[in-house]
Amino acid sequence: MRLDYPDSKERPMEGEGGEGGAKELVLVSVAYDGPQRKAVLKFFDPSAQKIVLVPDYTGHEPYCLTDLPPEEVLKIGGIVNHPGFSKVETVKKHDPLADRDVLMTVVFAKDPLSIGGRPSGCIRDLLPRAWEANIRYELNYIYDTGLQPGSAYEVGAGSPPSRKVFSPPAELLDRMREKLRGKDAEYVEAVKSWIELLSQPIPEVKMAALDIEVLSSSRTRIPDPSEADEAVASAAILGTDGRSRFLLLNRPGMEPEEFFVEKNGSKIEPEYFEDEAGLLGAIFEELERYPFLVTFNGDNFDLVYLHNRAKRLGMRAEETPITLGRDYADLKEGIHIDLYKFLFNRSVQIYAFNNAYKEVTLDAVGEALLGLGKVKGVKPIPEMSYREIAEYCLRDAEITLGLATMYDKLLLKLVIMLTRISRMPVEEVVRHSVSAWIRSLFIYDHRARGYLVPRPEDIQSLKGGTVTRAIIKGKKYLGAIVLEPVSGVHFNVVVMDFASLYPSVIMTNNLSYETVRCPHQECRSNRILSSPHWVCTKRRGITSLVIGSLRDLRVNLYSPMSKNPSLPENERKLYDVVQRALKVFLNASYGVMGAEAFSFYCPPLAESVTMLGRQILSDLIDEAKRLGITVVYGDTDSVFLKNPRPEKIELLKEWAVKRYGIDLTVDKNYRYVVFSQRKKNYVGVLEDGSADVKGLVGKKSSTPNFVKNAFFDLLRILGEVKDEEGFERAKIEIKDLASEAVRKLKSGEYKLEDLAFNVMMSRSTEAYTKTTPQHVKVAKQLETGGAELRAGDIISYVKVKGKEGVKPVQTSSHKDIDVEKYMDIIKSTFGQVLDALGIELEEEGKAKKLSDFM
DNA sequence: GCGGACTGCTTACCT
DNA sequence: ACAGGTAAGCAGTCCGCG
Repeated sequence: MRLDYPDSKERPMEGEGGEGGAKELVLVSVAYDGPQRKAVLKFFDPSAQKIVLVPDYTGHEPYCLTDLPPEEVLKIGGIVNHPGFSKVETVKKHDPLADRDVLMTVVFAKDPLSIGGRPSGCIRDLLPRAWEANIRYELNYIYDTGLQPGSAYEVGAGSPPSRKVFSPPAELLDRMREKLRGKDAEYVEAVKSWIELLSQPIPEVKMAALDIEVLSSSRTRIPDPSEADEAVASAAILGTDGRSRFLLLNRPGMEPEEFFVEKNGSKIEPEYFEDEAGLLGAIFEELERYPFLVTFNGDNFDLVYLHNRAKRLGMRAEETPITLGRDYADLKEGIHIDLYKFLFNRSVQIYAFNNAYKEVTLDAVGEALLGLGKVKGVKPIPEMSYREIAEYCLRDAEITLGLATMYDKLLLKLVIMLTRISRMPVEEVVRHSVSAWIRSLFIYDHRARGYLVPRPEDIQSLKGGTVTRAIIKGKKYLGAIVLEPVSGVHFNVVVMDFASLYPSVIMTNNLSYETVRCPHQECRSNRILSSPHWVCTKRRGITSLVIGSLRDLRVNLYSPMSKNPSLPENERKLYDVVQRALKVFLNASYGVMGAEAFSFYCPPLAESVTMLGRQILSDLIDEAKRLGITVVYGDTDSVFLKNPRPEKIELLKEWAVKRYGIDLTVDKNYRYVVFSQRKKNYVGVLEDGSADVKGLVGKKSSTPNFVKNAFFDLLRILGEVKDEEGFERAKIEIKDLASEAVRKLKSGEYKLEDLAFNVMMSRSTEAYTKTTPQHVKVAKQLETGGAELRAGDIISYVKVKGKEGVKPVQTSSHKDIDVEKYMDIIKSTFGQVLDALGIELEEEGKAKKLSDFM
């Protein structure tokens, strides 16, 4: 559906026309309509479960800025004669780097590609200096119009969309009112508008999951979607509305079978198509029923294949509902979410899903998050019966739909929340990672204040480099402090940590690219600790303000509210999604400042953050010692306190707020902690007997399963220990555990898969030029055998006797196994815990070599 | 020709 | 295309060794 409005000049005032069916819709995206040369707003209509397209009604044009006066711009022949050139205007902006107002020239164009994006002859390349010329047009449009993606709008036939203003729940406002007392007006306004935006309800969304199969004879090779030279065999489309379809190509020489597969709450029967064009047409028609479509790798496979296959069969591009980008595929009307891209995103993986999955394949993610993997042990599609294809294809769609709907549609809600915070369209959020989200949020804020967005090269040349030296070779500056742990067993250990230390440091020290080493002479004496860097005393830093308000919202509002038992469950769940989304931004906010690719990259800022972090942690340690508390370990923002008196903990909390204005909280209470001499390695047993394991080889994903299982048994034994005496019993049990593992190893009782190391190959085999690690050696063996391997694949191999030393698990047998090597693994894995417990495995004289146990 | 000391590469982890 | 710090194992190199 498409709604058109009269041009901006004659458009009715808000609230005037528009009666006669104004509806409450949610803005989900902004796209660019090439032929119309216009931005198009994509709204979602929850009551009709449809996408409504609204072309631009403001007359907005693409542009970039330059410091050349208009008359000078008009002297550049390449620009005035450029077919896409429109006009020039002047605009006043505030230059944050120089802290002064500047007059800029706006160069308008008829289409975004004329500004930039073509290989040559773009307006931005013809100007000696251009600003804001590398921002995608759709985003520019959002920033200039102040649209809020993810928000509700009143959309009617007569008047342009107007944002619906919500009143947030009273508890939220009450809670924040206290926290905001004494803050400046600018800050209060910022926080209030965030609450208004983030607390809006999320509409119910109808979605479909799509998976297709292709008649490709190779089991190891994925068909090339840009060629699309083999027929589409089937498509499974499962909807959240319970509608389920399985569409199948009937091939010559194969009789249609009658059967059904139970999935998605119904018995799904195959629908046979005699010709492939008919099949594709039916798939497209089905997709158009849904406002949202989820796929797993649809950006690079399913949708691209369907689109190109349709073209190959004689359909025109306009006849498919799909438009292709360079490495993505959009739906013309609906919203496509490629779960592979989103789940591959490191921030999503770590902070939103707590590292629950390691490998991003449909099988691995499905197993990890849903307990449902792909159908195993399959033949190539052409050799399968129709029923087998159905089982296989429908399972993939089932997993995809499951991922999109699990935990009460957490994934989609998270996408919408990230959309709201980043100010990006839903599709852009899914395709980009956290640095693009933060960039978008920052640029939105610059536009709203009339700030010129600085050029990255200007930030760098003005702010210069770093003054500290990193410990790790090749890094740019010094990072955090990690204390040497006091090895041994410590009972009653309290772990305290600072709430969001780095974002808090950024907030409380007014750190921002324009305030660190600001241009004012009089600020130069305001040094950051004993460094040569200084920070501005005259202006509020823009990133400090943005990150600070997000931090306050998470720490003071959404985290506590998500755990508030007096609230209804659905409200708590919404707040939990908000606090997770905020966490993603906060956790990356410091890191991006030190990332060269980030548009606001500022090394002195990143360095100042860790510098202040180090100072704060070492002051905390000093203060704890002054209070007579023994600190047994600490890392970056945490301290492990041995048996502290409760009143001392309170004193530390008070100290942190008074001295640094940063909240220090109790994170964990361990019944006991076991430290070896290694940093970032320990086992902590909580009051309930469950164990936290950090860093140890026994929990690494690459460690063979038989070692991991034995290690978990070890942890279970440790969990039983209540006091010092308990350890004596535990030590004996652990020794027995180790000898039993060795016995089973020697007698060949472990399955080969349990002996396998599982190591991720982070690039393709030929990209390893300096050394050939063991997993790459194995990968090359597999490739010789015909396998196609890609970066990101997990290689499973066993250690064998002989020159090569390693072999793929699939082609090995027990007699090849190098038992001695595996003994070493057991020894070192257990050794990490045992040496801290005073069980010496290799002490001379006492003759307690591990082999002596067996 | 081989082994030990060393450095560098690679992966997986912690905050 | 968020950061730096740490552990572990192996690959590769150098050097001594009559």
